[in-house]
Amino acid sequence: MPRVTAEHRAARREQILVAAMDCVAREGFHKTTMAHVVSASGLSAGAVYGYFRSKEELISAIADRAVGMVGGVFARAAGQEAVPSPAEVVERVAASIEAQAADHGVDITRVAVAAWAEAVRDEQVHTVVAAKVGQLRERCLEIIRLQQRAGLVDPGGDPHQMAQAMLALFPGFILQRLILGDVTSASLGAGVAGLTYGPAATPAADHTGGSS
Amino acid sequence: MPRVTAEHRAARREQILVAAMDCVAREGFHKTTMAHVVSASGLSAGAVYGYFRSKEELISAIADRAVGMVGGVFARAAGQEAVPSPAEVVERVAASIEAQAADHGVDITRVAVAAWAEAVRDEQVHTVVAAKVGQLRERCLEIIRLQQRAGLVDPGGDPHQMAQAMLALFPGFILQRLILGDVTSASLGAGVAGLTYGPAATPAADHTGGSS
DNA sequence: CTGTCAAGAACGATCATTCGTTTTTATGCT
DNA sequence: AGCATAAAAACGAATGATCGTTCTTGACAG
Repeated sequence: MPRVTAEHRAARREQILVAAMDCVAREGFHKTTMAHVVSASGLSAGAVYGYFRSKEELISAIADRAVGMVGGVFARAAGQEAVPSPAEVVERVAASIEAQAADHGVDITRVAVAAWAEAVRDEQVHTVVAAKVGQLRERCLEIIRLQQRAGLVDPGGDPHQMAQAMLALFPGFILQRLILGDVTSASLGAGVAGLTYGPAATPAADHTGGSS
Repeated sequence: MPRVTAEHRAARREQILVAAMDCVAREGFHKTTMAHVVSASGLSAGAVYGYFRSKEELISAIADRAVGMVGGVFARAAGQEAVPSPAEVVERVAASIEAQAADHGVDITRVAVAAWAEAVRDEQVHTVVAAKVGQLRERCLEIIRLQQRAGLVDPGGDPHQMAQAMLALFPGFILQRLILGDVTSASLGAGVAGLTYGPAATPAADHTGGSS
């Protein structure tokens, strides 16, 4: 029995996964060859296939990780005690997405876009991504319910529909950011604030005191 | 000089393009092989390469067409005399996207998702898609300015930022529709209406009267 | 006839995957 | 403690299949 059993094995798997995500962020899923992944990971073809049975399995793992990271961002940015306005929630989540895109060596949002496209096409990836997106919208739903109780959004509206609308903003944020490059969390937050213009949103906005 | 010169030539090109879009909607850009396109178009490999110099050029043409169709939808749904509320605009555009997805044999939204992913990766497609998305946001901007004048959105807010926010909704709509499948133009419109809750938006929101 | 268009078999390149070999290391034995 | 051993892990060249593209051949209009 060489080396360790669980710890180093997980580390190697992570090493391959990170290298593969870097490739995918640059070239997408299908233009990324296993040779690229092998080269980027610093291992060999045989080693990579020791941790992932196929390229498909590797792609699923990447998609899961990428969408999951964006989801984690969501849970973190929203889990506050004071109930923020919709515009504030959107700005915080968008800011966390910006941070995620910059912090790591790889731009996670590029991988996420590739994962969306793959989810439309491949059943395996679809299952993985659908589950993560469903969890994301659950988070939205919780926030919306709090905001309804606080009178920040229409208390008579269907919270599920509002969660759909809130969640819908982020793919568009990511895409405009990647394709046009002139959108920031601040501009998106301000835009949402402008669209949700009305007295109901103002009292809460006063408390938290959003800057800029 | 056999056959016709311009008309039939354009028709052949269109025939190939439609066949290719059908393939892309089902399999994405990279899993679609030229052999598939050849088979679906009913022509031969040599003929296809007589109209498109390479697969890359075909992909660019498809991306241009797909994003352009969604953009046309936008211009049509928004070009009304009476100024609609943000929620109404969103619902109308989303409804037109739904119609586009169902009317043709091919689901154009699937092709659009593939085009986004390709725009992130390929410079040629990026240029094409960026131009179309820029035009789309110009349309948003015009609508926002009208809404500002009508007091439907914050008159003091930056219209560019609001246009960013409004446009951001549609990729998320398309993705939730394709991946989770439980979002409709009506639910999205109602959700936006609920989030933009306030006296300024209410008179218009009454009209739409979302069920549930 | 002649020049254009379509056909489709053939080609070279590329990619995912495998498998025989080599290296590494935990463990048993002295 | 030090060495031998077995098994797991890594290696990387070979493989079989697939894909984009080309090029020769045949058909048809002017």
